[in-house]
Amino acid sequence: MKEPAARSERKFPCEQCPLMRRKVFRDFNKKELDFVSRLKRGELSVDRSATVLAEGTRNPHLYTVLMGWGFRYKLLPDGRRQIVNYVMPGDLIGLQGSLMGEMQHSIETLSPMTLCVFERSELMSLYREHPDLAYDVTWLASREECMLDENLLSVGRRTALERLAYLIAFLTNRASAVGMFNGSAPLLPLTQQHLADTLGLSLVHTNKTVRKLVQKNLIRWRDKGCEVLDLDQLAALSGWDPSDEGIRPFI
Amino acid sequence: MKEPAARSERKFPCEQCPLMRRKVFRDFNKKELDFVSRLKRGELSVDRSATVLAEGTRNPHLYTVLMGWGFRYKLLPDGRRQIVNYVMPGDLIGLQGSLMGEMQHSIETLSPMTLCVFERSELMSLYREHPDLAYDVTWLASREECMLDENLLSVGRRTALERLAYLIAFLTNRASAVGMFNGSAPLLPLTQQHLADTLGLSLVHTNKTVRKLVQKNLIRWRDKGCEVLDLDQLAALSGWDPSDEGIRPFI
DNA sequence: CGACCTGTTGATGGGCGTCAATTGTGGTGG
DNA sequence: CCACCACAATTGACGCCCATCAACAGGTCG
Repeated sequence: MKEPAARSERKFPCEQCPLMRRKVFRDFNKKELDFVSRLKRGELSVDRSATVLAEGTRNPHLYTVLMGWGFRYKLLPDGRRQIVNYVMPGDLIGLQGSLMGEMQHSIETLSPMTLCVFERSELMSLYREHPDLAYDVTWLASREECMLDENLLSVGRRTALERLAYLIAFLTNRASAVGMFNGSAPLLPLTQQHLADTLGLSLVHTNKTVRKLVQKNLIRWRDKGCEVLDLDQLAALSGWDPSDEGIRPFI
Repeated sequence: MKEPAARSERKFPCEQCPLMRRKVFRDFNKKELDFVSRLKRGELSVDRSATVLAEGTRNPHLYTVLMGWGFRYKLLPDGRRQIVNYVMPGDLIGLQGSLMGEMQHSIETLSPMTLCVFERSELMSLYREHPDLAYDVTWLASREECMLDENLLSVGRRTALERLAYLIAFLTNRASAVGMFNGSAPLLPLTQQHLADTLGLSLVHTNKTVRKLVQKNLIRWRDKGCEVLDLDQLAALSGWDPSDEGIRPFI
């Protein structure tokens, strides 16, 4: 695990926030934009395989992901790992730690990532001065809860093949909603170990399940990643309806 | 599934809210109390085994549980059920539906339950007029997320015996924090089918795992319920640290 | 070049699912 | 009052899904 390497220059002033160019994200009005801009402390750029937040620590910051992939996980005392969700551009991370003290999970990157940094202590002023934005923060927390429900349903009640199909469909759906492929073929930057730790399966069995989806021509396995060939059939195979969420907020 | 039977009389004006008597919940000041009191639409009393909220529906209300047990679950198209969490006094339910439209899960009671009813449409005025309370709503959502992370870790990475031990310890811990046993022996009002659907196991295997905990003298199985004999050993067996949460908000 | 990571495949065994039958209990209607 | 049924718990038999162990191939990097 590499240390996050912070850089101080601000490549993305809020007025040119890369997220604002995406249609999925709602617009800010001038006043909100000014406020958020003042809230912003800086940017953080980290490498691939870096730990952004660590379980058991206290971090004075909140982040919004601007670019890159990552995942959120927990460990058992003996080292068994469970990935609970993935993070992508527009996701707010570190909120749990801000509200409840110590972090209860860790976050690691799957690609280089840049994040927008906010001061944890300023969160209350956001609630005081911008109820609309506060509402949005709650909305984001609620959406995360919704995804966790889905993942739990999957791990608890789907077969290995269904689980894998669901996971790939879920990630592809989320990622393309925020324009991570824009046009090119969907490619998820994961190892099979990541899949295994998300699905609650062993690495070996995950591999054998991956092979089955490859043989069905639903995916192709590339250098360190999974190329998605048929999103609809993956969703159908898992019995999942990828309901489109429409416009959504971000901070 | 029985229909919820609504009653209109208000047995618990906010000033005498049964939750306020509990030490775990924080105090309101007068202004907040007045505001919440105006927000309150009434009370809902439902029987055991009633469906309070149903997946796929839209409900104009938000609820805070005042008394009773329940659980939150999702279904696969073919009927497989996954219980994602349990609800107890002080829990805010229906928030997801309020923020995101349709309910993505259902809630059913395990005992008679009384709930405090709020109008969904008033939520925004709470955010505008009482930032502190808005912050608390987010806090509650965040806590739910934290519990889901734990449950996902459990289902994904623990063995059947560890999973069951964790679940029982987790529920006992939560329930005694809100004073559901006050003094008497901890008794969880669940069937083994509920356990199975929470743990991601079959009913038969759940039964055999329950027997193992009974033989270890950690629990005793009663008429439709599980009596907890040794909470500490259950937690230790599952490798879980039941960190005490301290004072917490409610609405 | 050797160490390491990632993917792959085969062999073996155990944990857990499925099927099936039995018991006990409470509720319901004849 | 009792036959009947539904539900919850329990237990045994059987087999499959998936974990574990092991070995190997290819690629990357120091």
